[in-house]
Amino acid sequence: MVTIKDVARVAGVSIATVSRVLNDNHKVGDACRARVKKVIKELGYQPNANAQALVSKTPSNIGVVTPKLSMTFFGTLAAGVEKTAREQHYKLLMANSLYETESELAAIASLRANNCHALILHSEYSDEKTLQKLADEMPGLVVINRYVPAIAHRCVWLDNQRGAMDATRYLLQRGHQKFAVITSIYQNGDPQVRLAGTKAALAEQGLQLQGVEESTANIEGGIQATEALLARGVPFSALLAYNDLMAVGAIHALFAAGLRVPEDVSVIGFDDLIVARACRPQLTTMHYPVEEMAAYAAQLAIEQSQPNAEMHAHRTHLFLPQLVERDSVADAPATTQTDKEKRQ
Amino acid sequence: MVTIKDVARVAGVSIATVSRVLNDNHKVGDACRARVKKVIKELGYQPNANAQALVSKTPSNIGVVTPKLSMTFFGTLAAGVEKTAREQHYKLLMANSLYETESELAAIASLRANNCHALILHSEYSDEKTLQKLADEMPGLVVINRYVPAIAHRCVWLDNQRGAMDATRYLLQRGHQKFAVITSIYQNGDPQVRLAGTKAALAEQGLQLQGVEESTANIEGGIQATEALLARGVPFSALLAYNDLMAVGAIHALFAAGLRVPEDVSVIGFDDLIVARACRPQLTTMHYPVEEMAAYAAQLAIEQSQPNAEMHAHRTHLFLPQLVERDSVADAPATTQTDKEKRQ
DNA sequence: CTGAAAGCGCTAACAT
DNA sequence: ATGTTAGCGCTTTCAG
Repeated sequence: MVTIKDVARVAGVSIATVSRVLNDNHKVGDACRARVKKVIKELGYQPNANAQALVSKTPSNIGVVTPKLSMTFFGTLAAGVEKTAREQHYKLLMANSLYETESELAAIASLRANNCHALILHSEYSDEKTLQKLADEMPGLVVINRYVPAIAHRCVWLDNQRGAMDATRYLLQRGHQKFAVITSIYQNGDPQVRLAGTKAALAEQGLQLQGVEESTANIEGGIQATEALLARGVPFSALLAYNDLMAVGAIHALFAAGLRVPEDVSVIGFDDLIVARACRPQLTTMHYPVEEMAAYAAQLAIEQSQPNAEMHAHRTHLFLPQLVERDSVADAPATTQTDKEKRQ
Repeated sequence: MVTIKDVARVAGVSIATVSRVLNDNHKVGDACRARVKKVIKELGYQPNANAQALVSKTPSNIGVVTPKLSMTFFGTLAAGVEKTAREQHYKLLMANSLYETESELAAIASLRANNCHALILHSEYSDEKTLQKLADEMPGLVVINRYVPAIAHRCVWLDNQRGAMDATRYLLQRGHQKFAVITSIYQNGDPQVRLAGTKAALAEQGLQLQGVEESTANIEGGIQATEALLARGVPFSALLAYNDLMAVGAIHALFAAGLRVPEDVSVIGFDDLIVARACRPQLTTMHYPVEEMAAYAAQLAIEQSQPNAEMHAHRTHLFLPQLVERDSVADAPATTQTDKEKRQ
């Protein structure tokens, strides 16, 4: 390994000078600087980041802790953080938490030990108290995709309630009257909020949900939940899914049952992952700007991790989902009731 | 920040003793160890990884460089590396190369400076010479998803030729005679190899491809390429796509043109990403064991990065894709020709 | 403008 | 079994 000493020796200067051309960039003679730069290049010298971090106390590492990197949503989240990391010349460290509080904490500890003063955390299961404690210890911690009131100014999150309301209102506008929801079996956090949003939007029109089914938040879960809805004979022309994966499952189940999407039932998703464009019909869904949010969160984390960072305790960072119209929603079909009325 | 000195002071021992209980775990008295551990816990002491890495020269960092983390394939790749990183108590550093040779190199340099002696690289555009040079400098570098003969023992790759042949033979077995291919416009690396595999399998039966269209390797590209095939009037009952994304696009385009999948044309993909299960019909495809391969590559990189690592220059690391039968392939429909023959 | 020297937090001989 | 000490590679005063 070629060190600063080697460069200094070859260039015939002291290590301090080398260090100066590496950093300061002023207070070094031109001739000297040129020579040093040349040697650096010749030797292929790379400053040792550990040594730098050790002494200069201002390490430029940013960490991400997400449940599972192989899921598109989290990969995209990581990509967003990576974007600002690259722009700011930060190094990106990663760890999966595997959906467990314990490994989540372990991952955070590990990243902290590695000088990640800035850290983006996607936590689903740690309780608010733990999070708050963590945040107190670590000014550069920001929580993404979750709102924790006690540390509101360090939360970058999405207005799920609003998103669900928008989706529901859109369906309402298209003439739908009979709604069903398939949601995550894990009813805390956004599944709950989204469900509430749908109910609220329905209530505005004096309507109620015809049925709700819970299952795992993936394609299989979407299939199961939809089959359950059908088996129970719940009448619905509009189906709101907790996320795109479940929506895709719903479409599969619906077609399997001889129902057409969107002619017989309209389906709407949430997230706008690639699967939304893969299924047929392509899914109308609420776009979740994850990558953008993650990039923003990284920015915030970096700022907050600076020793002189300002505290804006009185504000939070809320993003809005947006409807993406594709092909899984149509106007409500004439309902059974309407048919009867017509016949009369 | 609480350092080893603080712990030593509070525990009333020397820093060496603290260091010992942290590492060795032998040659420390029980009472003493217990006390130190207690203090460590009380103070919430975390060893500074930079200082450790600086002195002990055996840093446990592993890096990943991929083009774009937000794509499922790369996210899954990263997840595989993360898995062995976690098992081996390595830290995972990441960088996107954004499909550019320059930023790819920059990313690698950055990770190296950060003590990543083990490094997994997914490189599509860097030439073999560059890669070889890099590999020479860095024993812990392993290339994934690409075969570079000069550094064969550091390549973890997939038998794309075989995969394409298997897919083609499967279609042949199902009675198909007229084949078309949609592939990536970027014809080097696996697209080329897969195309060659298909041609080879066809040649075994004295058959030839009816047509090939190139486009971008995503859903839109799949649509475009398929439309082009249709527009040119290429006759085919079996369509092989470079990857799942293109296959999904093909399915969309086919249905849009009034053709049914798999009744009128069978479609087969490659990769087995989540989109394969999202589309309707679900895609029959060649499973690419990325996560497994990435975990293996990480293992290999760690081994090779050890100073005393054995060199197995005479061997490489080849994985096999496997056919996953779902619903996008059916037996060949009676061909026009057969119809005529029947009529005669 | 440049060099000497003091650490950053930790590990690993070398002492005791 | 435990303490002392010399660095790891680098940045940063402090002198000159």
